[in-house]
Amino acid sequence: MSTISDVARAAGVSVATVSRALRGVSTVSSQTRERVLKAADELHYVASPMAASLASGRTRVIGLVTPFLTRWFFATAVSAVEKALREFDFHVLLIDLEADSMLERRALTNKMLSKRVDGLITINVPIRPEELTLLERLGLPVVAIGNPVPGHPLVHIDDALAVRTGLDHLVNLGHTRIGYAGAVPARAEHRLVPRQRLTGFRDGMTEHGLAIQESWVMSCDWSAQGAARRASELFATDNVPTAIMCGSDEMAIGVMSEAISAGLRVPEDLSVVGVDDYYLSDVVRLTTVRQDVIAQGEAAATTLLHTLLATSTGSAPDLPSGMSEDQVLTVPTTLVRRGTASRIRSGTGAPASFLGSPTEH
Amino acid sequence: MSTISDVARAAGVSVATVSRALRGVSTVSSQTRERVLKAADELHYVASPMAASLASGRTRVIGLVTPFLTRWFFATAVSAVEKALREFDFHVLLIDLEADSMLERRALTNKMLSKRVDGLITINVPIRPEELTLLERLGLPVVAIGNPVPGHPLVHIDDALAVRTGLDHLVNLGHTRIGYAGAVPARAEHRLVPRQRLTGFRDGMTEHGLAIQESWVMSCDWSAQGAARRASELFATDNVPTAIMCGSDEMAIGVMSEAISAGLRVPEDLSVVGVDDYYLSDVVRLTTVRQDVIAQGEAAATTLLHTLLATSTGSAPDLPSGMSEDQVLTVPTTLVRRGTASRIRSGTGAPASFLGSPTEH
DNA sequence: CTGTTAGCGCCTTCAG
DNA sequence: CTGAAGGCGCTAACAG
Repeated sequence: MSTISDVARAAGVSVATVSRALRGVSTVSSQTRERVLKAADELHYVASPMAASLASGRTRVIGLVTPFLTRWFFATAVSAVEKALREFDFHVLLIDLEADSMLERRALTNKMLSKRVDGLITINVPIRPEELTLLERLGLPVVAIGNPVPGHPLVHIDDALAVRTGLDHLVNLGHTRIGYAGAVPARAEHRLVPRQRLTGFRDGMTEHGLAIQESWVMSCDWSAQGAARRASELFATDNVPTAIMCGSDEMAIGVMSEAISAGLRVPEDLSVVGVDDYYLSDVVRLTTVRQDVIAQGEAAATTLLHTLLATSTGSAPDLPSGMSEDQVLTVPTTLVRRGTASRIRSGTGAPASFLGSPTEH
Repeated sequence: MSTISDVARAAGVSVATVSRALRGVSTVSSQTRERVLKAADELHYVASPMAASLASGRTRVIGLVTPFLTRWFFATAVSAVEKALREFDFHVLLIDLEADSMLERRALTNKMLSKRVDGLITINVPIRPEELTLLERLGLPVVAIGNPVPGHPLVHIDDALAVRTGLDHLVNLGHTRIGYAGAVPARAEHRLVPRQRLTGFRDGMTEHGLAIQESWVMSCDWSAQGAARRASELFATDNVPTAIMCGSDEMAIGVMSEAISAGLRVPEDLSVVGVDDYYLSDVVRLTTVRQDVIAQGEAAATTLLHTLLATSTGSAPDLPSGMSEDQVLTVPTTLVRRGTASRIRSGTGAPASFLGSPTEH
């Protein structure tokens, strides 16, 4: 492990010059820079991030806070953030809150943040009051994805609109008996995303002049398994909707599975629409309202880097286009029509299918 | 941000004593320890990891190398490793190689490892010769999951056996016309897992005295989409197997989807078995050979911590039970019967279903 | 059991 | 444009 003074000696300059040359700051004559670069390369020299942090007071590490890592949305967002940060030589410290169900999770602590990260990105985590106090005391820049963190920039989609878009599609197709999967237990209502998506459904139904059957509004833990369980109960009754709008694609897949098990054909007997464009949704031909998770991760990273690097010399990225004065960026969503929603009509000869017909009618 | 000397002053002791008390090393009288702890607490003191690293030469950071983060297997493994390391106050530095297809990926570089991590865990990454040289020069302890890294401990499953287990099940059910999804293009054959799973299929078929139809051995990129595409081509021919063994559950889901689209009933017309026990597999009632990804992640973390902490005073974890002298731990796999495989028989009145019947026959 | 004293490797003034 | 020197906050001998 060579150190900066090894390089200085090899290049015949001082350590200060090596430091400057390698970081490209201040002015260094191009000849000496060349010599330094060459020496560093030959010695396989890499500056110690720890020593650099200690001396500079900046760690170039961002804490990435997520309730789970194993679900598609979160893994995709983490991946996008990590990639965006890397381009600016920042690194990710994973902070997995290990939410089980939607209620329990570990808390953010002083110990995991203090002197460790320059900033924080949260992915759909409802921050608790005491955690907010902590962030304030630490003076950490924070950017939230999805669930907002009061007083900090937010990157999200319009969740109510997303569901509304899917619902409108079903209504246009002629459906009036429409259910919803994705309400949450009352105790989980601090989670904004499920709540807003449900709001989109309720408001939309009302505006379309359609009655909401409360027995068709299924609440669960937002997993495919949970939705499947509730759908299974619904299909066992003699009062079944002709369409189900789902708060997420994973839940939609759970609903479809149980529909088929119950002998219903999708989409002939039951139309299903989700939200997300989950990575298996095209394979199962699920009609959905797409959200761009990667764009959200990148925007959050860029926003944070912008504030972090604003004071420093040189290249701070611009704020992502669309980030408003009030610190909110709403990424658009779009309807993606595949096979699982269709116009209501009487029996056809089409084979029952989990997937829905390849094209919609 | 209080420092160690703030605490020392507040507690009326030296910084060395604070350091000792807080780390629980050496001997400190319980009364002074109490005073130190109290002072530290009141000052919200947390030791700077950077300063500690610089002084001790250890970072307590493990590089976690993965080809993707967005796929279930990898996200699950990362999560398990992170959790296991955290218990010993170690942290994860994410190194996402961003493999696209199975061929291209970023390389491991000196810069991302040097002076930054105490060790490395790789998740299914075939290491290149020059990378191996780098690891050697750095003297980094490495533990591999899945795809081995020559000369380092390995935690994996018996991939050939896993497929063999699924295949045996199909054969027991009476199938003889069996296809396979999950071969890979020749250029991707440095990936050991796909290769060994295919080997399990070929050897198993041979030992059962069954003929392998090469047109039924489908190679793809190991995604659900890729498998779906190949299956779709197969189902368009007039020579279709009665069962398809799949190298992964995600591929199995792709295969099932296309089967249904092609008008085949699962499992009545086509039995499907996968490997993994993917998190949606129970929802779609996929019969599969389960592997315990979390156990593998934990075992890899424990193995690495064991060697890392072996010299230091105090609590190094034991090697995971089953880790052999030759540094290989093979985690067992088990058949999980759900609905998508069934005994061959002539037409029943059962409804066509993506999911397969709830119970097998 | 506790205090003193060197660094760890780098960044950052401040001079020149 | 370059060099010298003082920390950054902590750990790790070494004394006592």
